[in-house]
Amino acid sequence: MISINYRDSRPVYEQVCDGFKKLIIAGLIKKDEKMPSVRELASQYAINPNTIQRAYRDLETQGYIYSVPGKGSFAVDVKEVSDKHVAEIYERLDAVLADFDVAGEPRKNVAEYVLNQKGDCRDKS
Amino acid sequence: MISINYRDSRPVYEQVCDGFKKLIIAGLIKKDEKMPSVRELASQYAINPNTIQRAYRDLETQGYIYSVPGKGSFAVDVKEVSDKHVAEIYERLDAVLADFDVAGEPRKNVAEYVLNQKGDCRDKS
Amino acid sequence: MISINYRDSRPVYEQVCDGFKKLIIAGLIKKDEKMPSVRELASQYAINPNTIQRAYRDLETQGYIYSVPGKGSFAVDVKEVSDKHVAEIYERLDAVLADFDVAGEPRKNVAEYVLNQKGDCRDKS
Amino acid sequence: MISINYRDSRPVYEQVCDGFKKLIIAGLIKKDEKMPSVRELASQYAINPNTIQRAYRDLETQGYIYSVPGKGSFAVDVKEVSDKHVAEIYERLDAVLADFDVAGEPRKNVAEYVLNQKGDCRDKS
DNA sequence: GTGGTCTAGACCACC
DNA sequence: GTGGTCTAGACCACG
Repeated sequence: MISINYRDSRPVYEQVCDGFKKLIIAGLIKKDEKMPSVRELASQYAINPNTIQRAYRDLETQGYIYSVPGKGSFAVDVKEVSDKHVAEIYERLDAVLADFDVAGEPRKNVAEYVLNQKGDCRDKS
Repeated sequence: MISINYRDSRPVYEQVCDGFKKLIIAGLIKKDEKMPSVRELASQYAINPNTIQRAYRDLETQGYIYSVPGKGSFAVDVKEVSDKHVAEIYERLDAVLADFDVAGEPRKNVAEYVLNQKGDCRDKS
Repeated sequence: MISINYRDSRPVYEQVCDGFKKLIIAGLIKKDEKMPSVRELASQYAINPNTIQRAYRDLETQGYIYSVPGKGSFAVDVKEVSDKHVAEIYERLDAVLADFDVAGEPRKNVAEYVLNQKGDCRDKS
Repeated sequence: MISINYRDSRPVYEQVCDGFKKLIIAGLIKKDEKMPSVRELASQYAINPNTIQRAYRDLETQGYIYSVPGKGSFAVDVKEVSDKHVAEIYERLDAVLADFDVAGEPRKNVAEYVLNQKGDCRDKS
């Protein structure tokens, strides 16, 4: 369901974390649906359970899931985090736009690109 | 001329490197203009000379400067790197757009934001 | 009668235990009144009977209820536990006050807050 | 400088975290002052470096310190976090007050206690 | 079986 | 030397 790339410079726990963020925001994991258990995920992806747990802990800290010791981890309602999530992406957009400005790329070109570029919906990693 | 933020999670050498990239792309450092010497820069910003050296090495590898042994480092013609640089920013934009798609944010909103947002606040840290 | 929050980090048995403590201290469960049976409570709140049992055991250990084998559990006289219970809360208050001191918050402000804050919002979860 | 109690039910990393929070809030660790290194603290208290790092990571997440890889961890300006910290203590006070209300303890008594109780300024743990 | 904590020891990038 | 990541394996409380 999520993809891990060991050659990526980003730490594994962060890739796991972001992967589930997207699944939750996209509604592919529904409210109160049980997440895979730490051990299950660890064996499935051949990742150490501690690394998975780190990802889950971060997801909980950031409000995407809640964990019940002894029962499992569960997704929160997408509505609770959607706004914050989109705001985070806009912040990343800000950084990109600042660099376009420095490079002298006209906003008009960028806006056009935004409207016409089609996402493949598939990571090429 | 460039700004270093020690609290930033990005390594110092990367901040130095990116800082000069922008100066060169923006045309603030002209073609064949001499870059500050490693020692000069190191003492000015109180940064380890090794760190500056690493930044210069990366700048050379990526084609933004060229070194003449015994004379110093010099900026290349902005035209030589501009296209590649802008292309890199578009790649980062692609990643951001992909996340907007997942989050269900309409491209129309994003494009409007691109046209209206004003990025005057360079580095508010 | 009591509220269980699965998202709470506190274990369920502790929430059950505390819930009944408050009911007994508040006088809502009277002296020698029969407590709900373990099975009854378990099915009503969809909680594992073992968990209820654990809560009842703790309540008995701490002197809030007494069990009569074959008949059930019963609340003790509120007077028997009230003082000890209030003393426990004062101990928790001590810890909070110590932290206020460290933070430099004047006792005067805290005392005012105590008098004016209204705690009508029981469990806003 | 801080005290760790292994018999405490609270995890070690949390005790370390809270200990430094208080030192920073109390002004005993000044702005931009270097924190003990992870390894240093670990050997001093005979705690695994990973556990210390967990505490430092939490301190950074909560905004009490900032870490510079390769250089060390440093305290932020106490002014930046003081308000948030006091607000957290007031929240804990709320919980205590709610329990006092349930127990029927008059707010007047509690307020008097707040004004007259003297903290020993010394943990008895 | 579940999440959570902790230890031990390794490796990496950065300075 | 520093912080940071990851693995391996153990133990605990909870359900």
